[in-house]
Amino acid sequence: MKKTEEQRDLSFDFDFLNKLVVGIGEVSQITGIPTRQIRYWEEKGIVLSLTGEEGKNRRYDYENIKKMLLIKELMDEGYTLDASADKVKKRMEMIEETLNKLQKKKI
Amino acid sequence: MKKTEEQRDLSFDFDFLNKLVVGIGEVSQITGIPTRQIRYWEEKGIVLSLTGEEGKNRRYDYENIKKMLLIKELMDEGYTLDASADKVKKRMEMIEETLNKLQKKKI
DNA sequence: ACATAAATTGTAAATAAATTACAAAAATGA
DNA sequence: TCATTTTTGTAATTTATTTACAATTTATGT
Repeated sequence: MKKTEEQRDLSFDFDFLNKLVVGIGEVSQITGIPTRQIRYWEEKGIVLSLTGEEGKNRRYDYENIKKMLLIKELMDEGYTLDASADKVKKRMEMIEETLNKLQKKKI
Repeated sequence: MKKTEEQRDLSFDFDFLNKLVVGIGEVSQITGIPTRQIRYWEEKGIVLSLTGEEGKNRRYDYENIKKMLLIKELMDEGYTLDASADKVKKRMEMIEETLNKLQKKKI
């Protein structure tokens, strides 16, 4: 019985990540990237936000927050923004794959 | 080699959840609970927010967002707020335990 | 070196969202 | 019913975000 409850609680966490949305201020707090820079990355098409109408506040999902964290890591190592973005795109695909596999197995 | 990268990416997600902070508007969007109600639950001491100084915006961590989701589920089933909060407190402890075990094993 | 273009950061004015505090409404129990 | 507690509404103020334009820094070619 313990087992099934644990399973439920873990798959719940994937549901959680899927529903997750975070404002730009919190993303900045989480990642350490200034809001100005986040907007610039978005302007350049490197990250995407879920903005309803024009003028409304930006919302970022899990995938894009992860992307920013990874890009920041690479830039801290000395890569340019564009180079980092390219590298991250590839890593993201692998992570996505792994996550899907896990989600399917529900563990 | 693929294995170690997957491991890194998954442990990264635990790091992510640990760093996660979300504003009240986004929590409302994620959970479907009105902001007014979230503030009231906090006033009653059922959930906690990480607020720096007085007057600044509330921030909620992963644990408290999970708590709200669980409470809402129970209330939708007909339990009162207090009864739901009690039940959830117990379930939370188990989830926490499970999460810690997983985090330790890095899988 | 120099000029030009491109990339990045700063900031003011306007808009959106959150806070607090007080009050109104609903529920609970004697 | 009446009194008490719980829950929701909302106005005024404060905080945070958006956009747009400008300033600065960095790259590129001559």
